[in-house]
Amino acid sequence: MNMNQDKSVITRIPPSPTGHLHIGTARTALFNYLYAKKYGGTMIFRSEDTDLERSKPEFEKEILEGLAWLGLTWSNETIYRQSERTAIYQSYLQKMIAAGTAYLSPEESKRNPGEMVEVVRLKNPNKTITFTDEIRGEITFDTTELGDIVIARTIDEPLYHLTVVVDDHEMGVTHVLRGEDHIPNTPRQILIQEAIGAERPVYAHLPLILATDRSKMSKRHGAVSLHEYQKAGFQKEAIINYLALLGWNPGTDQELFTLDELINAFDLFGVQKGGAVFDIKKFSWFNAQYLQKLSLEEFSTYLQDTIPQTLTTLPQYSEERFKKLLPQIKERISTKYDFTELVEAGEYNWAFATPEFETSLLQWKNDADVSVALPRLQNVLELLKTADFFSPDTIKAAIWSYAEEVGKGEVLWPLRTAISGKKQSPDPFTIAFILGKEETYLRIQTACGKIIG
RNA sequence: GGCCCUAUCGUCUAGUGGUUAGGACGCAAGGUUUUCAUCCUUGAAGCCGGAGUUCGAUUCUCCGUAGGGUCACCA
Repeated sequence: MNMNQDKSVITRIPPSPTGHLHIGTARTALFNYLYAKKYGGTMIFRSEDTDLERSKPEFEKEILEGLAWLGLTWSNETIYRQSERTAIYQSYLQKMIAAGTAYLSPEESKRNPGEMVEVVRLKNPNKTITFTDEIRGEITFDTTELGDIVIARTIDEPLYHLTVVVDDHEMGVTHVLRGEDHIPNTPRQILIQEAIGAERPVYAHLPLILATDRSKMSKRHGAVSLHEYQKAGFQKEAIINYLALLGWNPGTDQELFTLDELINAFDLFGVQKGGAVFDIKKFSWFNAQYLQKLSLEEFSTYLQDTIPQTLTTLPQYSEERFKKLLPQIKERISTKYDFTELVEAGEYNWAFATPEFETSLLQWKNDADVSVALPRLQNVLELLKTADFFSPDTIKAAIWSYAEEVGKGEVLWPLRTAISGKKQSPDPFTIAFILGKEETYLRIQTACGKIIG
């Protein structure tokens, strides 16, 4: 007989392939993964597809791919499918019936009204069940009110509670970490465990991920599937980091974690009891942090499939200019969605089209009249003649001392507005660099012409 | 409604029988080479309520209250 302490940790992630990979399922998988990894164990992936009508192979594939994308799978793991294990459940059912812990009950089918079927019911011993939840402590239920629960629709159509208990037992699952919505299921499953003589695993019920109205996060609250966040441009590192901190804390002030750091820091006693509201703003902040770590090349790849037509169809659009613009975009966005929004708002039009603006925009706030901007712009033009447009800094070097002499706002404001046509934009050196010498020249000259009228 | 779970800033959270109740996101103000962004600094913002235990409760106990979960031949 194996004693408890000799067994290595086995956790499991048992999604039902009846929909997309829910963000909550992803977090449950993460916690199971972290716990198993931390204690040198394994996590089992088990597709709970006993409901043949609702289960779809596409969903199973999507869920598996999603978890793999996050890096939460073992490359050589076995994938269990409950639909392929009916013989096992059937033998347990038969043993239970023989032992009298379950019985066949002829009833009218609830699923197909009018049809008579023999459902299998658990013989409820009507007792009090107390189990220890690693996060919440002892929880007690009186199972009397449960009645003789149906554990199989027919002898070869097992139901959830039975399959879970049989599989956890057969697969040697030692730790069940799942959402707290499963707390009421636990006494039923313990009853079945006792009926088949299975050992009780360690239970830990995780706090739920809540929507802003504090109810369980679901489709009606908007995006709930991992795929949607992936599409919006959330990095897997950010997703893992944010999800880990939703309902768990390391006991330190550290907020940024890699997967390996999480494995190291994670433990059940840091897990929260109460549900945690999913805050897209903080999630976005995490994503921005990871976006900053990207190299320009990586960031370029990140944006590749997101560049809208509104940008590429602009008259001066070129990949070269877009590349130069990349650092500006990188420091401003936290998701791909932000980028699209910025572009749609015309935020970067100046880079790819001749700006249109009122002449008065060129007037610095301390100046009485726009006309004083003219000599300054002309001087800048002169200084730029010999300037090197190699980088924003080389452009800055050509103008800086003049700007300091005359007044920074007095020179830089008209320059910046002349070449951007915007009240707000990156600094003029960066803009000039992006536009290139020729275009910068053209725009300043155009601005001078505007002032002259 | 029955059963079960939970309760610190708006949100995620740290924390203790005696603390200026700490951090992060967000928000506000100021600063950082003109505006925007970034960055930095500062600020506003919290112990659900009532009893009890105690010299002293945010912390321990009980009772409320509030919120949530769950009550299938779904998982």
